[in-house]
Amino acid sequence: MTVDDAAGPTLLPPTAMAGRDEPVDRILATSYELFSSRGIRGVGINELISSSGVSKATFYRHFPSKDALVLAFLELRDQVWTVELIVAEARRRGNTPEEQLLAVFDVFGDWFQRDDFEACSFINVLLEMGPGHPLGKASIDYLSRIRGHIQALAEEAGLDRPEEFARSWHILMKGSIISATEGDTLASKRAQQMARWLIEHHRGL
Amino acid sequence: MTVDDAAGPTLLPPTAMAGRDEPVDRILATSYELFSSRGIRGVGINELISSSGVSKATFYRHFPSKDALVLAFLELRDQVWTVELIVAEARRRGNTPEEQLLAVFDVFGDWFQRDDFEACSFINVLLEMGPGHPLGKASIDYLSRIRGHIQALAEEAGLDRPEEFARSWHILMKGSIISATEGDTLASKRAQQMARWLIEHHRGL
DNA sequence: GCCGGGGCGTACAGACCGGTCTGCCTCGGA
DNA sequence: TCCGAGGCAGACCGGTCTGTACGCCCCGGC
Repeated sequence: MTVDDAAGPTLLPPTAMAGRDEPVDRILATSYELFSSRGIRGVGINELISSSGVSKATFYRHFPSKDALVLAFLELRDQVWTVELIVAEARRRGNTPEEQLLAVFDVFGDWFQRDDFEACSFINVLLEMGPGHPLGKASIDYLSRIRGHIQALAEEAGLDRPEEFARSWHILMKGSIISATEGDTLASKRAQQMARWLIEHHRGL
Repeated sequence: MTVDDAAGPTLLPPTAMAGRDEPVDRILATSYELFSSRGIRGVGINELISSSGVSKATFYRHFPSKDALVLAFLELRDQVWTVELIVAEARRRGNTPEEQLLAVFDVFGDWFQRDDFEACSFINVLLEMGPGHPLGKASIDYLSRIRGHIQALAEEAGLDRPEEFARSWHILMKGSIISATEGDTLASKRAQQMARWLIEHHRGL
């Protein structure tokens, strides 16, 4: 612990830790970049520390193992991607809760077309490590947090059975992400259309 | 080449090559089992050859590299899983093309509950290697074959815009597989309900 | 002025990776 | 009877992996 506390843990997004240059911040920023685009097993510790300009001893002073860093990365990804890039942006774009729900797929549409589109790290890690591995279980937990955001919006919209709604909605989100990875950049539009039907069938009628 | 030709390549499913005991068959059967459940990078050549009771020299006489074996595995997976386990079984269960389409998710429901449920190898390999890697590109190709089966059923059912229909349908398939990997064994039911709505909107009306 | 924590660089250990190569054995056809 | 193709076993190669250890240096507090 040095100067930086009194504000809790330091899991700030890469853009937001511009002013900071502590080793732990460089490690986290680099892990976000490398793990997001190339997966866990695709990035070794040696490349990670050399990319972040940190010695190996320093790395292992802050993180007891690579898996511990991956856990921190997943937490960071939840903040940067799930919360800020997707949920907050969707809430910004829509005026009503229903519009905000549908705006998720507009955000997806923009995201799919970015050249640094790297799919969903939680799905990647889950499939890479398997649901039995601690990192897979952690990924499942973060995926359920995404469902929690959807469920909250469904409740604000007054939809029926919001938990079931969120599970179905999440199927559309994950399926469209895989399709986008295959190259179908219009997958967001297809998913959005099915999402509209899902909303209709969860309105009180 | 020995006794076994005059019937083309030997990519038979594990169950169907009961009588055969050639090294290449043992290699393929073992690779199917190990790659399906633990991914590509999770299985090394040494384990693979010792599990199939084959020497390393023999392995490399039949396959020039590990990637070549993975390509053969994907082809085998297409036969065993896509064609026989999913498409043929769905066609068996339904009487009309529409019923056969919806039966896909009944088959999924049974498959999700198996204790050896191992998700979709094509999605796994695609996310593990990335869409730019040769194995990722091959996986994309096999995924498009799955869409081809769906599109054929849609055409038999006389649905509108069968190619777009198949793309939307495939989103539901892939999304439900990921959800099942997270532990939601009812994902097939949720996807099936959305699939019903999709059919309704692709009928001539 | 000095002392120590934390940073850096790097060498190293031990395991495993894909892939090559050599030797031995067996079996089937001429 | 002999010969060679093909299978088995395993040593070995260079490289990469995670994780440990050691030495040097800088900078800040006393």
